[in-house]
Amino acid sequence: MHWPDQPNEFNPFENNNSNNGIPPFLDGLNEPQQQAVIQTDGPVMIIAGAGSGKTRVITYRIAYLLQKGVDAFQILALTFTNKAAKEMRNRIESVAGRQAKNLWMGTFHSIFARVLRQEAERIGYPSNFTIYDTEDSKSLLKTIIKEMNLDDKVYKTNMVLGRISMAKNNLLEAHHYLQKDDLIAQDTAASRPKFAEIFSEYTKRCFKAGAMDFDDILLNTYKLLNNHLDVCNKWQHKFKYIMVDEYQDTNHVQYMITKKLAAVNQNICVVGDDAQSIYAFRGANIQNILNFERDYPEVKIYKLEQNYRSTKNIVNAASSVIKNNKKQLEKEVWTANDEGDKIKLIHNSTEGEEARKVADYITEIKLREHFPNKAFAILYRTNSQSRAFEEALRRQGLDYKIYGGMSFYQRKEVKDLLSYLRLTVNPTDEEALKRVINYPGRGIGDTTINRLILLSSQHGVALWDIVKSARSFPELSTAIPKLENFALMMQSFMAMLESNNAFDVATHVAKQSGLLRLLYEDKSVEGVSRYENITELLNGIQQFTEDDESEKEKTLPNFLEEVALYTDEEKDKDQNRDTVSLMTIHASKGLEFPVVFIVGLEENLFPSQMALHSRAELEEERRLFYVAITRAEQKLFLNYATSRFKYGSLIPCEPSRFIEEIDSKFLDMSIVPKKPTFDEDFDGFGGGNFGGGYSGNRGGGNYGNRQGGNRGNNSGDKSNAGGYIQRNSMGNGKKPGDSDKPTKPSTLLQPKRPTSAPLPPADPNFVEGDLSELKVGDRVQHQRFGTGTVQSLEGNFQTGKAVVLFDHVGEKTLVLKFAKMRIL
DNA sequence: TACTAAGCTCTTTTT
DNA sequence: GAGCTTAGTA
Repeated sequence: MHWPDQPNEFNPFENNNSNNGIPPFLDGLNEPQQQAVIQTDGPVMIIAGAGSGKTRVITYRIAYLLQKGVDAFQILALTFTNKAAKEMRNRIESVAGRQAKNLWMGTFHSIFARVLRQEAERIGYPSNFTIYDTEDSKSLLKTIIKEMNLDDKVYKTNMVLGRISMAKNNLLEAHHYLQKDDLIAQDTAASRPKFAEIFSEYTKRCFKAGAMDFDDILLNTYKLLNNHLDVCNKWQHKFKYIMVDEYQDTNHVQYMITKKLAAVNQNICVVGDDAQSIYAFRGANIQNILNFERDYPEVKIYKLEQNYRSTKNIVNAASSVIKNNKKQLEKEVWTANDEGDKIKLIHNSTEGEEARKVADYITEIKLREHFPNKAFAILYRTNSQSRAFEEALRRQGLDYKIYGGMSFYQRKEVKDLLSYLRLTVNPTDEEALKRVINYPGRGIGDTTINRLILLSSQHGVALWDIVKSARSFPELSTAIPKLENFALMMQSFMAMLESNNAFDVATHVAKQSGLLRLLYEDKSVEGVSRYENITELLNGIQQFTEDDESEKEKTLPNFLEEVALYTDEEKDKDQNRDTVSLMTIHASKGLEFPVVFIVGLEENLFPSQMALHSRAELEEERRLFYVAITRAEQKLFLNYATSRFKYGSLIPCEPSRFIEEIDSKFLDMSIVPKKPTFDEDFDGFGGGNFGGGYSGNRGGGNYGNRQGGNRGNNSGDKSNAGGYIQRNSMGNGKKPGDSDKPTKPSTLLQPKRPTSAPLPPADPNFVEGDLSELKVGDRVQHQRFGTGTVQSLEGNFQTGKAVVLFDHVGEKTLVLKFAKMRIL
């Protein structure tokens, strides 16, 4: 048990005497690790099993290079996530000290965005180019699809963006795509013949807006290196040593970029594990790791197979799952650690019970073993699963922290201010302009905006160019003075950029745009929190401005770049809190916890329903599961609920096939399934006739669709308005082990989506009462939900909320101002 | 043009 | 549940 003590890092500079080629500071490493560290020249591939000290090896390798006298700024270390980059930087700093600051270390996106800023002009971009996040990209696509008069049911933004992304990750640009008859034919066959045109228009619009999306950062880097020999040469010589972490997760562009950069010095070291490749959905190509040998015939390969992290039981159980995958590199992960406890398998009836059970175990283990909260992690497949656990932890008084999910920078109000700032830095940024031009309201409505967009495409200039010379376009009529005012304001912001730091500009913009005042005046609960978020953003900018550590200039453009690419960067003011960690399995990569709960192990949820279509996708899910299992240092709990409540309907689930794939000798089945209890968890409202439903669906909608089956018509289906639930037999009776082929989700059996609305019908004769005197404990009647008791109140009638426990419908939070209720 | 309520759709994972 | 659209009203 290693908690909370941390392994001591050795200082390589304390003792430089080496014996038999291995410097003493590497004494703490095992032999393959040492070999991998000192083999600094030429191509190297390190196959590192889960928990085999991979980060340690990279850290020491870089420290070793520095010790040998290589300049920090000649070393390029690429990671996949910001979390990994940050972790590595910290560890290298603790070994190598201040020099580490000069390393080129970060995610592919952040490093190459930095390169592109320097070289932007070469590819026709301004150096202050904007980085579009997914939301911006989708919004732009939506606009384009609308403009082209295409059916947005056929051309779904998600699908289109996904395909564009896939194309770009494979170096297929829009103009190539337009010329590929076979691809167009394919699209036509799939009844989306206009895809290539959308792609092309999207590319043009981004370029015109001086904007790159995430994929463009990589694509443009590749184009830059490929088309400009001198530039390529410069960077090739600059980076004498290149290291790529999580190589199995690189996609084709990333592969091509690293190959290009390493072409001169050939000092490239990639570290990865095919068994942990979990990003295929975004184009990761496991072939990259499998092909490394072919690309570099003289490659030296080191295998790290000893797991230091987990117990024998955990390592072996994980291997028993992953061995079901067909495609893998030969490798035997083993550990010298103790046998350890068996993996506890816990069956629950419902989501709520599952969450409570986890919270109970945490409390119990804390008491027994004196673990802090931060020894525990709860891992799930999708972010939306966190809710039940939050609630259960809160009830037990366990402090927790959710990683991922909606980031601070994606919140509406934060994005609003950021959009002003983006527009200030890059006025051609179309998405930013559309977002802020009428917020706060300036009387520039949809009609005007549509005219602006039309004009901008007619004249082939940016939206902003039309706005700033609104006067020359009489068709803008009454909007002209409003547009001029807006343009003037923006120009005054732009004028500040030259001589002011990020914080000063941002504060000025927040005030002068009227954004701050608008939020300040909104005294509702949400309004206050929005105001606080803006203040917090400004604080963040101030911190950035005052941060002496970073070498970067404290300008607004630099701040915006950080925000665009470091979205998961924690706002670390409460870093020292002792919290239970909640996160997706993807986010947990590279972390370890003494006690891990893997929850929601239900068929169609994990493995995800969407992963069941092909063998490859199922294999990826299996790798994900493998990653999750080996996350645990000592204890592991697998949790599943076989039915979930969503919107009043009971969704029967089956335990995940992965549970079946674990060799049962590693499992502790002693925690017997409890009898189902359906009464306590119900927090939705009824409205469905649950008996009917569609059989064969097997809970196809774990994500909580309103699949209450054939619900009653809207005019008062009183018989089951309370939503009392009977177990029904929606399942198809198939057991996970029944077939060795992926069970296809039974889409064929699925009737068309019910088009029903979820709300129980409102009583047309209902008369609203005065709620100004509402107190906790009052009995109330609601026009939809029937009678209930007030559990808690916050705020006043204008701004407040009430939590009411309805007799038949369960607990609901209601905004008082809009609550159609009367006190009984 | 602005605002609200009701209705409908979507929901894997990340940069 | 959230986000978005639509319809209706001010």
